[in-house]
Amino acid sequence: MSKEITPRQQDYAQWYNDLIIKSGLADYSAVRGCMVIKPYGFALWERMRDELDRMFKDTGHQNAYFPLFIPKSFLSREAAHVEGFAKECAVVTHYRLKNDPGGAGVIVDPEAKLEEELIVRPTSETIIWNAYKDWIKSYRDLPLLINQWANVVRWEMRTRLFLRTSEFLWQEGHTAHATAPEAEAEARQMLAVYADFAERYMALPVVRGVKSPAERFAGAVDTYCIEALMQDGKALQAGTSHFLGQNFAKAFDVQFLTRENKLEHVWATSWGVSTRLVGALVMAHSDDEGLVLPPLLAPLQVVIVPIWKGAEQKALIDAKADEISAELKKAGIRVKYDDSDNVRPGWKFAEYEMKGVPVRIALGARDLEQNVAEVARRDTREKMSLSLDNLAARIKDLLDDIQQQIYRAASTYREEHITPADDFDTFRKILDEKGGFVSAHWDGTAETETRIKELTKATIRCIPLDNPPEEGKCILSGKPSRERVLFARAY
RNA sequence: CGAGAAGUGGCGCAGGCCGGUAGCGCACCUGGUUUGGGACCAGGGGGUCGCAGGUUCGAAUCCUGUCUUCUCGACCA
Repeated sequence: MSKEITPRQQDYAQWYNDLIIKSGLADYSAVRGCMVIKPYGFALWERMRDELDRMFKDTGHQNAYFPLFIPKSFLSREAAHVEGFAKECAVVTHYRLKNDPGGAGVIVDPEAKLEEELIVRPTSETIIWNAYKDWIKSYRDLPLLINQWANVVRWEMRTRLFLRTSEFLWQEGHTAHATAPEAEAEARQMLAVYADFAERYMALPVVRGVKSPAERFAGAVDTYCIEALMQDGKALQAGTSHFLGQNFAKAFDVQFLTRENKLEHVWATSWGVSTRLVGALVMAHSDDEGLVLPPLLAPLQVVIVPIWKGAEQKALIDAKADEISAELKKAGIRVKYDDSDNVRPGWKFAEYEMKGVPVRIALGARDLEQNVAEVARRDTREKMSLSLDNLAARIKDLLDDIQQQIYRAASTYREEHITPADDFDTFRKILDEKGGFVSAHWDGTAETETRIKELTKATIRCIPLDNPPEEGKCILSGKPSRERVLFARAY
């Protein structure tokens, strides 16, 4: 299942791009840097969204919605936050258009200039904290556990479908707590939710870790992350959860009265995952035949393809296919019977493989005679002949097995691509020739981190949470270090 | 914004040096034969060659300008 890892980055990028378009997930749009998520891609995102939303609710969160526009002044309230986001925002300066008297079509009405510009949210901390100020008065109002599903805009210079687009869909959780430990625990809990989702649903093994100061979110005290490895050996940040300390509470003056009647600033977290997860899913499992989707997230889990000659055969096959469909649906399986006659079976086989449908059932006259069906699994491309008796149960087991098999394959690949390095030459060599994570000692300074990035393009992806202490020397500076950190080239 | 490349039916491209009736593959339409791994035959429709100037009897082709897109860097979930 795993693709050769050697393709030069450029080829891999091309392969990825073609796959997204050919499989019908998304396409470029007329607006530079933005994409159109097509129905199939959106169905996949919806599957992810539904599962995540359920997990958020299971951990006590509620959904809400805040405005798309943020007054410019809000962004300047938190110093580090401005630093991090100010440069890449879309700005609304006017609120009206008019017909050009000179006949040049529609123009911006110069009369309609806004007194204060509005920023299209690149993230919602500021507008949300401005609201929280009014919502939080007492320790009884805490914790406040809110999530928002929304779109955000970041004016990226260079974009890639799903991985980095100017507009993207995501969820952002924003919580307020009475104490630092409680907020810290929330940030870690949500990281655990993300990791669980990635591994159980996406079949994507991730490293749970904390970011180095240089990679930290603008305005956070600590940024936790899950890091995944793609098949070309590059790392991808799949989700982040931030402990924000009291930074935003102070910037927006959000205080509450404690049980002891003392006024204190609240402690905050924020956490998010985006449509980038769709890109992660594609890059982690796909092969040269197309997408490979984990059954738990595949919009379509089983497709039934009839093979017939003549109307009499077709009628018999239809009847049997309907019966099987009903049985599978009853077992909670998402199934489609594709008896369209404008393309031939071979075309359908290839098409559904491209789309990553986990299981295909081919049903022909020959099969009916023997009371069997040809069942093919997408991940290994194995075909088997299964009895029509009790087929639903067999398919259910098969889907479970595929889910596990995809995870195992990705896991094996990931384990093989965490490589220790104890000197800089080896470090560089691993990055160039093998790719993946390199586990190495680092002196803890931002200067060394920057220098390594300049020399190798590799960044510190994270300091793993379960990192064992180990005395060593920094790979670049030779200064003492107490633990290894994970480096990689990243998306 | 720096460095490269490309703009020709819906999509992918050829033609360009050497100016002379705009072509190929896929897709589409019609008819027929097909259907167990991306079918075949026959017929058909569709393009002022990115835009603007220039050279010429004549420009997709040569010249000048201009616009757009893509790839690579700086930015980033």
